Amino acid sequence: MKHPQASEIFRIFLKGEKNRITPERFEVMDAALDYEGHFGADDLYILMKNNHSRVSRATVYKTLELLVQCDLLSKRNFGENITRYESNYKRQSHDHLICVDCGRIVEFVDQHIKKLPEQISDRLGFVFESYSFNIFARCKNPKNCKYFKEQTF
Amino acid sequence: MKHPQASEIFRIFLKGEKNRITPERFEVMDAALDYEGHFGADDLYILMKNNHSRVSRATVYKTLELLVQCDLLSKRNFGENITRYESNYKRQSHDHLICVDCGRIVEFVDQHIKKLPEQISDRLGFVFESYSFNIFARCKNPKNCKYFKEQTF
DNA sequence: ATTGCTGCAAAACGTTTGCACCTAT
DNA sequence: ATAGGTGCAAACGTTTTGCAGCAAT
Repeated sequence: MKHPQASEIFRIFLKGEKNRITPERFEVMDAALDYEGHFGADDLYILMKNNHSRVSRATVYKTLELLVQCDLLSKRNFGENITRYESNYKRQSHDHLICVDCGRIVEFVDQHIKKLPEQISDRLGFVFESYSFNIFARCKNPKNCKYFKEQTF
Repeated sequence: MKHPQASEIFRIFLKGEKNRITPERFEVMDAALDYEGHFGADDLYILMKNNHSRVSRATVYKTLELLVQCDLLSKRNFGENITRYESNYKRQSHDHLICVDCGRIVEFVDQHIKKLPEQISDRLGFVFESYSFNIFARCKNPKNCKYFKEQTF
């Protein structure tokens, strides 16, 4: 068991929802929490396959949704019609800037944004759930585009 | 020609990019600008087909991208892995709140958001291009969910 | 004459589903 | 015992592509 604390969170969530506790689900959880950066469900499936896991694609897809429900992962979409996931575990919330030239994703935290979604939801007569804020931009220094690594500021 | 001003914008864009001026492209443009609210490429294709247009699916998909490039349309993604489009023509920029219960999309304008993307891009060493800001929330009064119509505030 | 665009059908892509078997409860 | 999960392959919905013929330049 690679992530004992997260396992406990997942276990409690599963019991609460009358979902069963299976080894496959914890295998997916471990792989997802170990993944550096943002990943598609299929990326994770391929990675696990390469590591000789026998968990099926269907189980990977379904388990990732469960991990989002219990907030161990967040679900992202950077405008490419692919669902991406990212570990939430022991990380602060943040938003993303995507370079339209090279696809690099830069994570950032901005205090001004944090309160807005809740205020706006309330103003419009809604109860806030979640939000997504993505900026699309170009590197000022285009040669940075070559060294394409995720960063947080 | 239903949209003479927009046609002119599109025509100038096409010439500048060495794209050809074809009747099919203007047919797609007219249908897209007439569409109320947000639509997927296939929605527009089906609508045009029902109106006895002979424009092909491939042409609809490709032309919508051209209309985004010349800023007559915006491209949206509300987290469902479907690209949606929306007319920009004679409209002010705005963001979206999506009801997670009924799927209703509410458009809103918030002054605090407007300047942030540019400031943040600059701070991180990027040149701002575009942004997307979506709020996911639930109707406070759930019966509103039945009367499901797009609105702007 | 040349290059780019069109329609069509097929392929691609990420994701979901149906089903028979299996396993946690 | 039973409800629910699993793996597999097939189906799905959206989008892209290859290609032969056509049309704008």
